[in-house]
Amino acid sequence: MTSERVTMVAIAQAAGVSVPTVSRVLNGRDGVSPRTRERVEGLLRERGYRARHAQHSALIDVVFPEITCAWETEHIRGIEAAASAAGVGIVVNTLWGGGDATGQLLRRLRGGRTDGVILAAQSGTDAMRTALSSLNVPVVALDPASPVSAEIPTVDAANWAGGRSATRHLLGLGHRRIAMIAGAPNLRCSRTRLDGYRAALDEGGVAYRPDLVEHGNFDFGSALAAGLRLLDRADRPTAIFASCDRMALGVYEAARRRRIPIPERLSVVGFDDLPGASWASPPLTTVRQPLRDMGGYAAGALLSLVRGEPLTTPYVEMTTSLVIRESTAPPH
Amino acid sequence: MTSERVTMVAIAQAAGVSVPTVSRVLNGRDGVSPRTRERVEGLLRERGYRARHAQHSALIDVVFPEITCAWETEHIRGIEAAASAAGVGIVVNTLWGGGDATGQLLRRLRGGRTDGVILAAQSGTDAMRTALSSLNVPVVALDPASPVSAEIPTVDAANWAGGRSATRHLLGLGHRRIAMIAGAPNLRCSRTRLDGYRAALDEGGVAYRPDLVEHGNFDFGSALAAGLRLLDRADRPTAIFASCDRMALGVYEAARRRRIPIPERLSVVGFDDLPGASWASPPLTTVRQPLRDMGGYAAGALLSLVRGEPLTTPYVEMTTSLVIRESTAPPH
DNA sequence: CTGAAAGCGCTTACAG
DNA sequence: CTGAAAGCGCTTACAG
Repeated sequence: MTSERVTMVAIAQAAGVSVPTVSRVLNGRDGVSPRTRERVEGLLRERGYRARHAQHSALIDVVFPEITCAWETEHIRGIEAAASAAGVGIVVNTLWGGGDATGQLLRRLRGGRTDGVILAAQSGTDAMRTALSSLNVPVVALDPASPVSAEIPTVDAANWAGGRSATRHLLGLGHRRIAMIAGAPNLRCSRTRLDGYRAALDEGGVAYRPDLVEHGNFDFGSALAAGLRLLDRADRPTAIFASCDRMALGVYEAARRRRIPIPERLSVVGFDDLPGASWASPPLTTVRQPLRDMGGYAAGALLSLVRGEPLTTPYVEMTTSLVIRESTAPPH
Repeated sequence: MTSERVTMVAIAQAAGVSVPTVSRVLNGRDGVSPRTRERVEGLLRERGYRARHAQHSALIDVVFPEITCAWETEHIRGIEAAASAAGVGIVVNTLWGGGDATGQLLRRLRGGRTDGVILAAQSGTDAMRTALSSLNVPVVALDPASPVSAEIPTVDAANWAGGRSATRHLLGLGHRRIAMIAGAPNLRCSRTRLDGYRAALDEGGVAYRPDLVEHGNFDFGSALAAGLRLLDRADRPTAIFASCDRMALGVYEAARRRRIPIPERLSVVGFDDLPGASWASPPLTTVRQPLRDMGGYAAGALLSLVRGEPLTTPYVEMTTSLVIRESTAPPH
């Protein structure tokens, strides 16, 4: 490793050809005889040639606040598939990981090493967003925590419709005392799902009762605590709609602790349809967000922005759908 | 977007300075007056300057066969944290995603756009591995499916010890009819965990019974089926050790279907300690693999290889540890 | 703190 | 199919 960097001239000399010929081989252009090409390729390998300058990166950056569960994973899968099909790689960044992710990303952008950025969840700090816009870098927001400036194309899920369909399903089964464990109230998706729940209740002629609404943090522990509070009430709800699958699992555990069988004595509905939803016992009825498709769509939109194509739809809301499994049943 | 690429000369002209000055600003070097720096930075932003050549990539590639569950996610988190702390970004690749990931990766490597590669799980096809070695690219294997050539530094988990400690735990609780649902037999980790199970049985003076060993695919469905077969036996086991957490959840579902309560009538132990293990009902007793640390270690090793430092330990096995939760109890 | 000059690694016409 | 030459975008001494 103390050796000098291998350059094209070194390869050319060793192969007894000119530098342009080596360049042609490297870039897979024709106009090189098979024999020459082979010899040069051999040398390239042997000496471990690595280009000094990258010319066009064919890379996009994805930034998450942090990676906590399958939610991010599903997005990554969708983005990776779409990007990879287009021949571009993805760089994944985490804002709260300790390193100076923002600085690195900006440096990469400045250095022309990446072509665009997908900002997932609440991931764009204001500082970062202004930096991005001043750099003229194509940006797409994926499932933003709060409304994003109109200039940034946004991909979202139909949260309102999802919250409504979950609640309608429970209503249709005959439930009347339906509790909800909502997500953090500062996130847009939490509020929207809660609105969907209220709308369904209204339509069903069931009065909205604020005391049946708990707030969690989209995590297991907060939902376990909220579930316990709900199940310990005298007028215990017969169904609980949790604002994400992980919180639904918290409700499962609360029910197990209170020896309340699901779905016989308690119906539970989640939101997301992460892979774990179907691995729960009983398999979880939940509102499916097409996370992977959302990621794929965001990547596609970003890539066309990178190509300089005008964006037709600046805001896309992708359909959610109820997946009925075994955690819901008519009230006992 | 039809505009010409913005070059440094354009910026220099607009700012009324020389090209070297712009270069200094771009690279954050000193020897530029604050006023000049500011003016140049403003222009850089305004015109959306993006470098034509990247010089040093500060990027590493991680390749997985595919991304299926939290297993990959945990590795990614560990790798991302370590890489990010060192100021380098990570590119995540998926081999079975449809796109030509191998080709892209190789192109990126050739183009000098990435500095090294982490091959996770069974992800290195032979073709890829030879290509990598002929390119002289630093490579580290993470949790390889099969023994890797001695030249590639490898990070692994103590699978044997893990399988043994899971089984010893059950033995210690008084179980004698302990079944195992092993992973796919062609994977090294599957065989090693099974060996650990056998070793513990031997030490405990309990005869190994091949009929109590089922083989799954590390997925939910195969474990559900295997669990059902096991639970439908006349001499039903009192405990089942599943070779990964996802398969343990399959056993949970099998037990639910047969109305066998966990842990009262059946103890279950998993392997991995993915986040979902503690979100199961009851929370799952499992063998913890330090997935994140393994990823971090692999990234660190790769980075020092990239720096040209000699590698001290070519093979590292990281400790596994039993995490006792609520899915295990003495047999009834 | 700044720029003219030389240089680097590579690519692009062009000529043969 | 190949190379001499010009050129590109950038960086690196060096001089002031």
